[in-house]
Amino acid sequence: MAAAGAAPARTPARGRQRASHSLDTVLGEAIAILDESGEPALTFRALAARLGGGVASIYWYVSSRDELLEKATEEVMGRVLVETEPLVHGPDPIANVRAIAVALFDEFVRRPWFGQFMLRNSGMQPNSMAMFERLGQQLMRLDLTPRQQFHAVSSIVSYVVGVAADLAEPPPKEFLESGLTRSEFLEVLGQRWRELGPERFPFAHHVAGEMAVHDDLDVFRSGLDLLLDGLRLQAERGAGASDAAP
Amino acid sequence: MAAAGAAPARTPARGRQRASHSLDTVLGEAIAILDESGEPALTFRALAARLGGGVASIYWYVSSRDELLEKATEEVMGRVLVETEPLVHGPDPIANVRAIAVALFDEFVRRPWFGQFMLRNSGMQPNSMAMFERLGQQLMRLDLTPRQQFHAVSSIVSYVVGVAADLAEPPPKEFLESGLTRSEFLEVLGQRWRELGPERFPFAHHVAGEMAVHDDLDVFRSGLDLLLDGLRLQAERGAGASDAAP
DNA sequence: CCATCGTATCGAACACCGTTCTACGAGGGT
DNA sequence: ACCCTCGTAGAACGGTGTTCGATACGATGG
Repeated sequence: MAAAGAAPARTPARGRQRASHSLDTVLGEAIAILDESGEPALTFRALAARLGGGVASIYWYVSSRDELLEKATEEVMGRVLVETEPLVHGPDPIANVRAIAVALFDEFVRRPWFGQFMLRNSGMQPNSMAMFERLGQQLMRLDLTPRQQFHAVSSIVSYVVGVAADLAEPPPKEFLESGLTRSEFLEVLGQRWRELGPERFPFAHHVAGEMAVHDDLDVFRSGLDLLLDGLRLQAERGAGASDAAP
Repeated sequence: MAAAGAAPARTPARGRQRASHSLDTVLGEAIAILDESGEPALTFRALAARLGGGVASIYWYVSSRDELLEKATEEVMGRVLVETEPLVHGPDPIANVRAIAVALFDEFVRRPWFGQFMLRNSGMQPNSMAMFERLGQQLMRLDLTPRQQFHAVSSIVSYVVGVAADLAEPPPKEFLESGLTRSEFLEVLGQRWRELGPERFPFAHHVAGEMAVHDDLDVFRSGLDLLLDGLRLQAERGAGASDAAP
């Protein structure tokens, strides 16, 4: 997928001809629109205009908008798989999982639509499956039951995709209208939390400063580490220990 | 919110009159549609038909579809807050967090649209804020820095909402068309994983059986426990320990 | 009892979306 | 030269959220 053959792209220059596409150009332009303007901007009409053709032509390559997004995510996930391949060879499997998860998250941050759609997907396309497999292979090296491994991989993937999808949401319009920078706006929000008062909102009051200066990537990594610390603990206890709460 | 005053509901019976609404009835019927038929089914036309009135009337109470969903989620979150209030008084703060998270997740399972929209939200409505506060107050009882507390609550919320949003997606149409029961379909999927072969897909092969019999609630709880185990570990190390990776 | 005025309801229209139908060009094989 | 398949494309359909202007209701004040 990520390494497909070259495509004819466009008709050469021979007089006035009709537009000529290929699955690769369609996917490429679709991804370009998604990257530039986000998921809602990917309409068949916008894509057709970009391809210099008619709307209905797209349906020759793709049978619905969902399938278009599906193929686009598969394509991107394929690239991530290639990029993260070197990360599986470290000695500590949990460190490897961490590295892969962070890399995946990075891509989600770079392409918000990607994380958004991974969530919508049942996640059973080949490349998503391969990512699941890759994480799972690391966990196979730990002393865990199959059930524990299955649960752990599922949880990690859910966490990564969940946080990414959360971050993918467009910022509140109050921010867009304010014209403030990100950190200025966070400072305003922090101040608002501080003013909530320590009686009824002791926690918000207490962490207002953290809220005001927080970095999304730090928050993500910190939660991921909690998850992986718990996992390490579970592995140290060994596969015999109970999987359920007391 | 959750306990608002009674509404006039509908005009009595005096001849042929025009419909009469109120914010409460609008929200109530909207939630009813969402519960019965899911988020895409909530259209202004469907809602208007249900209210026995015209489409444009709804705009008197709500200025957009997003605001309608926002108010609906606030309403439901208000109810969850009331229901989970008793859970904050246990001796172990982490156990309390667990109980609250599970209750919240239950509501997300009961109302898929609720989790879906919580994700879309910046989560800064009063009742969402109150839920954040409630979880945070528990964590304030642990020996953690404000930053660790802030990160932990954010991660837990992200995890809960993320898994819920994942589960909220409609099942693949292959399942709907198959006419199989859930467990029968899972068995088919498990078999498919098993057949992937242990050479190229050792992990999928290895956990195929777990996949075939897994329960979504178990998977959720198991990941939540990993997260909370990591958190407990962090608290035991004390607030002095480093928050970042070495 | 009537005129007034703000509140609330509603029908019709607009712009846009995904999708489908149908017709029509271009190129290669025979 | 023909045909036949592969792609392209215009126009339309049914649906959506949203807006506009007209209109009715119900309380208020004379």
